[in-house]
Parts: sequence; structure tokens; C-alpha cells
Amino acid sequence: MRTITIADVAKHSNVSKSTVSQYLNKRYEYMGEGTKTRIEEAIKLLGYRPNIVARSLKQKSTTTIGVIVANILHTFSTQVIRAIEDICHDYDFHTIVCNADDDPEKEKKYIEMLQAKQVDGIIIFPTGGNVELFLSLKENDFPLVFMDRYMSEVQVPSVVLDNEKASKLAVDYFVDRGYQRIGIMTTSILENLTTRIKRVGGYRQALQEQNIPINENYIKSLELHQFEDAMTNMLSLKNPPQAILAGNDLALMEILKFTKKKKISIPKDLALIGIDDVSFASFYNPGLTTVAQPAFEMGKKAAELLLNKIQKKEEDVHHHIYSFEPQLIKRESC
Amino acid sequence: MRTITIADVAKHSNVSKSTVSQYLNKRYEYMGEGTKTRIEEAIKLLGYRPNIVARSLKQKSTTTIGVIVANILHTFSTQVIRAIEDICHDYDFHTIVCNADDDPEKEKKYIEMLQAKQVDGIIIFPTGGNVELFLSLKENDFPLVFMDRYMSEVQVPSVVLDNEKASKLAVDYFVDRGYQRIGIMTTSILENLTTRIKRVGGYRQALQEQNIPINENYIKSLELHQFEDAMTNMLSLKNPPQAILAGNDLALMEILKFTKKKKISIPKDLALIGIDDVSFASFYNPGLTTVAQPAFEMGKKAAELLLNKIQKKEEDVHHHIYSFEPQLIKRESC
DNA sequence: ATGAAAGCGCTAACAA
DNA sequence: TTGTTAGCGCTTTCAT
Repeated sequence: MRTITIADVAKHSNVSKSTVSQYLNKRYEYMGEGTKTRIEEAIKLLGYRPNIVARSLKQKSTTTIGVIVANILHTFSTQVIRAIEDICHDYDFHTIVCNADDDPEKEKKYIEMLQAKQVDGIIIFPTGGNVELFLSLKENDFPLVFMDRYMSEVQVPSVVLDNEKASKLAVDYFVDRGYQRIGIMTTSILENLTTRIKRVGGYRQALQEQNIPINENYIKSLELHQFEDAMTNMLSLKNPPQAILAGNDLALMEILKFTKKKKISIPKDLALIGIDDVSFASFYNPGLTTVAQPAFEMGKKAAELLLNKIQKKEEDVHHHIYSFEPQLIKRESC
Repeated sequence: MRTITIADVAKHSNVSKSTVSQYLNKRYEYMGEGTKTRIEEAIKLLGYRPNIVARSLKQKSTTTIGVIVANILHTFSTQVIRAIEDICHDYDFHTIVCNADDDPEKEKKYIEMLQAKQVDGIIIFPTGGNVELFLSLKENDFPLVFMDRYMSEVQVPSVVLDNEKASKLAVDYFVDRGYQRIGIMTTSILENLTTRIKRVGGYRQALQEQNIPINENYIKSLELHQFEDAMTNMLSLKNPPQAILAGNDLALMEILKFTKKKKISIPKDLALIGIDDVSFASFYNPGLTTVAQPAFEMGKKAAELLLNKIQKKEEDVHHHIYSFEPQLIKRESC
């Protein structure tokens, strides 16, 4: 498949390469009608398609952004990705998605790869492990937006859930429904993830405000494969929790596997609320009460912040953290 | 952020650009130790990163492939995407994912965009609507692999499930469990999708082999929003189906929403099997019997076919359809 | 209203 | 063992 270039089109329409280039970039101002149609025809005739790589090299812009998610297995990540892609599509931008697996090394590798590919900016769920790298990106004014988590050491526009409120909504609802012994289970791979910290923090604070003593045995931050043992232990305490807040979708699923296996009835034996609105929440038996994140809105915001920055419309000077409201969706599990 | 080029590195290490290029491409054969370390140091010192765009322009290869899925909402699509990304990662290739929404127009647009971006090949879930385009791609020897569906008009390596067998597994299992009035519900957007045709075909054939008469009222191919009405109708027939095969994950979820809403008990009032192993199958109440597709294997195969073709290792001359085995996973819903 | 020419950052003959 | 040179396909002054 010999590549057809602008030069071929130029030859076929008896104009110079620059004129064709003008045409391609829709600068018709000073262009004769005849030239225009001749170019048009030549393009169709030859089946010419502009080479974006060459254009990118010249223009130093690829109209492509990178998205690095922490863990693609979370529903939330995929929802955010779709929102970002939607917005990018509106702006005629493209997206390269990478999954850092919550590993700072991989994160670094992907950032470098994306830069080598000359992406115009990056939206990232930061692991928190590459402070230096992010500082230098910021230093160089490289367009960057954080999603889901922020890094206090790095002042970059960050789109996050109001995680404290998310926990509070759940705890308050549990208490409303008469539950007092309330636990929380979150997943843990990395220390110092703002998301988890805030969710657990919000949980503690909500309990305090309700004048319920905090029982450290009810607070678990574990790998998924440890959930089964942990739940077995928790539920065999003399005063086992009556209700559990699942910190995210994967935690919720792990809990559901356990309750099914052990024939624990929800909410009779154990009430449940999950953060993240999982696909099956509405038709699970029993229906699952969840705290939904406005994932689409958040992805949209992140994309807009980044694209505006790329197109020099700045505006991100004042704010640094864009916090979104969680929403409690009541169903039978609580 | 002034870009640092190979020329800067060359200057700092007192060699020519080509020598630096040799170094970058690990052609150390004829390179003096001193030169090598000087270049190494200059690179580190300057924080040089090769510009992949420039390299791609020169080499006429972007080490990037495109993946166009029919509908990103299907679990199967996301599983396949992950597999493809995994394999690409091993080969140092990158991936651009597009969602054609089962719309031939969008499909065409994405193919053209990916070609403009100079991807080295495409894996696609074809809508079936762009025969001409695919023929011309094949004509031009552009690396192409079909996934999930094939087009009899276009001889391109195709990775598919043995869809007839998938239905047969389900029907036979229903019959084993004593069900005779068995329905099938699939989603429909496009006509002539090989996947749906084969699933319905396999269902019919399996019934015939079991000497069960085929009732056309039990066979529905509909948009998701029509499922509720269709089910209401079906279940109010004088002889309503006792069991339903859901043609894919979205169909299954629609059915589950309905049964929950109408308090229809599974499997007592209605037995259920779904094609596609949904995340919640194991811990749903009741556990859902499913026919799982080996999504990871299939994605892997597609990626390998494509990458081998790109790297001229051909080998795809004989086979054109790579058919994978579905697997019945038995749980309480049937 | 259109064209000539330089150059984006890199690679690959070919020379030296 | 290393350097010179000519592009890859496009955009963009600056002439004309």
C-alpha cells in the first residue's frame, strides 16, 4: 500500500503542497474556487488521507491525552474513562488508557511512555509514590489532572469525591435504621491513599457525631483475599457488627461472596451499604443500598480541566480540588 | 519545556546524531566503550527522552494497534480488551480503543481515524456494514483481525466463540433438569450479526435434537428497553416458557431486573441461564448458571494473530476462523 | 491567490 | 568505529 502524500495531491491538482495544506486546514480565504474543487477531486480520486503522525511532529501536538487509572477492575475507573473519552471526542482528541495496577513503578513507566508518545496531557489516579516526578511535570507546566485522589505535596487540579461525606451518608443511614455496631471494610494496597483515608476518617467522624463509640475491631483495611478470614473473625466477636460499609465495589463483592457462602442473610443478619454504584445493585436480592459517585460528571470535569489547560484557556488558578457530592441510593440491604 | 533532541545529546557527548541514534537502538556492536558511556551520561544529564512521533514518521510504524469494539457495555468486550492490552504490552505495542456503538458509520469513521493515526493494524468486532471498506483494507494487505463475529464476504482471520455450541450446552442442561418449554432472548440492533444468528440457530438445533417442538413465541430478539413488555407477554401465554436462555450479559441483566420487579422466583417460576460469565453470577441469589466465553484466551489469540501478521510472521494462511469452546458453569438458577 | 523552502526529531544508507 | 546526508509527510513563514 504505497502511501499517498500531500505531494501526490498537489501534483494531480496542479498546485503546490502548501496550497493543499491550506485546503486541508480549511483556510479557504484566498483560495480560488477552481483550485479548491481541483484539490477536492484529487483527494477523492487518490483516496488521500492526511498522516497525523507527520502533522503531530510538525505541530508538536498529538491531540491525544493519556489516562492512567490505578486499577481498571473498579467500576468507577471504567465509568470515568468513558466520560473522559466522550468529552475528548467532542474536542477531537484521542485517549490512551493505561492501568498502573496501583504500582508506582508502573505509574512512572507509563508516564514516561506517554511523554515519549508526546501526549498533550495526562489524567491520572496517582498512586502517591512519584512525588518528584509529578513536581517536575508541574514545574515544566505539563498539563496534568489528578482523579479520585490528590497529593498534598503536588498542587495540581484534582477531581475527587467528597469521601468523608460518602461515609457519613452511609453511617447516618445505618444509625437511622437502628444499627449501632457498624463496621467498615476497605481494600488496601497502598498506604496514604487519600481516598481510603478520607472514607475511614469520615466513618469515624460520623460515628462520633452520633455519639457511638468507635470499635477498632470493626475497621478493616485489607487485601481482597484476606476478606474472608477477617469477616469470619469479625462476626465471631462477642459483639459482632450488625452493619458493614464496603469501601468500594470490589470490597462489596467480596463481602457478598462471603455472606452467600456462609448463608448470612442480608439485612437480617448483617446490613450492608457499598460505596460505588455497582451494576447489579438494583436487582440483587436483596437490593443493595449504595453510595453512588457521580462518575460521569467527575470524568467530564477532569477532561474539561485538562483540555482547557492544553488549549491555554487556563482558569484553574484558584481552585485545586474539585469535590463532588456522593449520593445515597436506598434499597433493601439496609 | 524546551524539547531536548538527539542533537543536544550528540553535542553534549561529542558525537554525531547517528551515533546517538545507534545507541538508542542498542546497536552497540561497533561502539567504543567511551562513546557509549558519554552518551549515557549526556542522556541522563539532559533528561532526554526519544520522541516516538518522529521515530514513527521515519519508520512508518507506530507500534500501536487499534481495537474497535462493537459495544463497550458488554463485559465480554472489556475482558477482551484487557487481554489484548496484556499481549501488546509484552510485544511493546500500544493500544487505542474505540467504541463503535454497533453503528457502521462510526465504525467507518474510527477505521479512517486509526489509519490516519498510522496504526499498524486493527482488531475489530465488525458491525457487518462496511464490506467494501474491509475488502479494500484486505486488498491493501492491511493487518486486520475480526473478533466475536466474522463476515463471510471478507476473508480475514476471525476469533469467535462456538456460539452454536454455547446454546446447545444451555438447552441440553435445561432439558436434563426437566425443562421442556425453553425460550431465548437476545439483543438486537443490527441484522445479520453472526453471533446472534448462531446462538439462535444453535438453540433451534439443540431443541430439534431433543425432539422438542420449536415455539416461535419463545424466541425474542429485541432492544433492551423492549424486554419488559416482551417478558410480560411471554409469561402470560397459556403455555409460558419455564426456562430462558439470555443471549448475553445485558439481556441477562434486563431479565433479572424484570424478575425482581415482578417477584418471579428463580428457578422455581422461571429457570435461567446466561451466556457470558457476569461478575455477580457466583454470588447472586440464586447463583446464576452461565455459559462462559474464554474471553481472555480469545483476546490473546486475536492479539497474537495481529502482531504476528504485523511482524510478517504470517502463518494465518490456512485457517480463517478460530473457534473457541464455551463452558457451562452450573449454579442454582437452573 | 499560490509557491518555495525550511524544518519538526528521528533513522539509515553510505562514506570515511 | 563514527559522521554526513537525505529524507519520512506535514506546516508555515515569506515571497511573488
